[in-house]
Amino acid sequence: MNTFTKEERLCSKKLLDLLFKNGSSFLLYPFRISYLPIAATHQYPVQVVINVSKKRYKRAVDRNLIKRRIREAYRLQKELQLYSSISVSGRLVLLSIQFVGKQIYDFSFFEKKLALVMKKLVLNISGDGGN
RNA sequence: AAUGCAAGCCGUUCUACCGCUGCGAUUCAUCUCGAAGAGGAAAGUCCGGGCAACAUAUAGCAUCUCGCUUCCUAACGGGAAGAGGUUUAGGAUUGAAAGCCUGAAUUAUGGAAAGUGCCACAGAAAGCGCACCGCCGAUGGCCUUAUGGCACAGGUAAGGUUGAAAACGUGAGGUAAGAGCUCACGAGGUAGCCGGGUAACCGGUCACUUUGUAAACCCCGGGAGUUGAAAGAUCAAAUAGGCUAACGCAUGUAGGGCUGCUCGUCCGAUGUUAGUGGGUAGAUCGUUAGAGAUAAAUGGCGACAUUUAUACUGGAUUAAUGGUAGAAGUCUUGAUUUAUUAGGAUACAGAACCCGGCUUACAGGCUUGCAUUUUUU
RNA sequence: UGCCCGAUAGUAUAAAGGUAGUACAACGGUUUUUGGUACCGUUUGUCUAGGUUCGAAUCCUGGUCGGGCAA
Repeated sequence: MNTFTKEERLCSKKLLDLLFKNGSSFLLYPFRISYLPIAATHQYPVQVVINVSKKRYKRAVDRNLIKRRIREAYRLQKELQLYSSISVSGRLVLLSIQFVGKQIYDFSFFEKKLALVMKKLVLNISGDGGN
């Protein structure tokens, strides 16, 4: 149900290069989203990578905290907001969530913002598919 | 009892729901179940070691680094116990100081008597005394009958000014005036001898001697081969190309080498099939049971060592160890019914091959020692 | 993760261990009807904490911040 296993994460170096080279992106504060639909069959419709800059947050504790909160928010919402809408067989969406905020927010803020992100993402991808 | 300083130790707990990581059980597989999952600094990367690959004359030079002694340690630039220096408090002594005795803090502390350099400004002078003021002018010179005069040659570091530092200090003798020039007492330094100590060093004696600076170059002694798990080992898809064999093409073709040219001779592409080595993506190992931890006994002033007993899965790799809600604990502020209530705070910080140190950060609490203040006996 | 450099006024950059300069900027004044130009003057600094030294921007040690290299 609300799982978050290794298969749902984006680990391959080649796919990451592809994503950041060719993917389209938009900014929705406090996140910067990059995504790229590719033709591949996979267990899940989306593979995601969560990213917090080391430049902005020097201490590892802060980075871990932000990453954990984003991951938890993503885990709880993805099934309803994302998977049901964009699941097409033979397509895999690569997704990168970069945190660009200035301060460390609490969990409820992340939850709200990530819901907005997902709505917009679904809109963008389905629009591309229509064209 | 309070406050401050130093050292050492600890550094939140429980419940519910939803997850993550590897492990075990079950299963064809999923599901499910079980138990486990971040520190004293995991940090900085400042030292040392293990481990691995490469290199090599197990060398020398260069470069870097360490530097009182003895010990501990796998090793160290770490630690323990001492020695000396510096600063400081008290005590006794004295006309006063220095030195003496006791305590505390601190200390990167080999060599300045191997050589080179440096010491701004000030000052006469900053090191084989180039004499500014001052003192003398015995000796030599000039004047004079002579006493004496001149201050010319020269002698002189006792006194003055400067400075962070001024030629070892005080007293006496000595002298023209002076001078460790000589003597007495005292302060260092170097070498020898005697005694104590494992040693650094301390005490005594005798001879010679007296500026500082080596976190200036340097000299002396010790140490360092280079690179780091992105080291390294194993397995290995697709694609491209390498090699081998067979077939095919071919009168051994196209083309090329030998030659000035021809003949001659040598090599020989392009296709198909099979095999084969290297090797990329990726995967596995390296990778967590150890110079280990806890407890007791013994040895040692101590760091530490030895023996015995006990228990022992954190292991990720775009990187797990969490999220939400509730309750408790601790500290603190305000209110009052003095034990309730309302609010606030709950640190520093996140393993990335592994160990031993060092350094830095840290809410709050505990223990020990020292200092100060107040109260009581 | 491992390794290597650097830090000087607001900015750029000098300074053999001996008074921290120079240029631009800022501020005040003079000149001008006003502004600019020109001239004169002033302010502002050695990243931080210790040590060595008579004396430290410089030498040594710890920390902070910034930058670079290894895929």
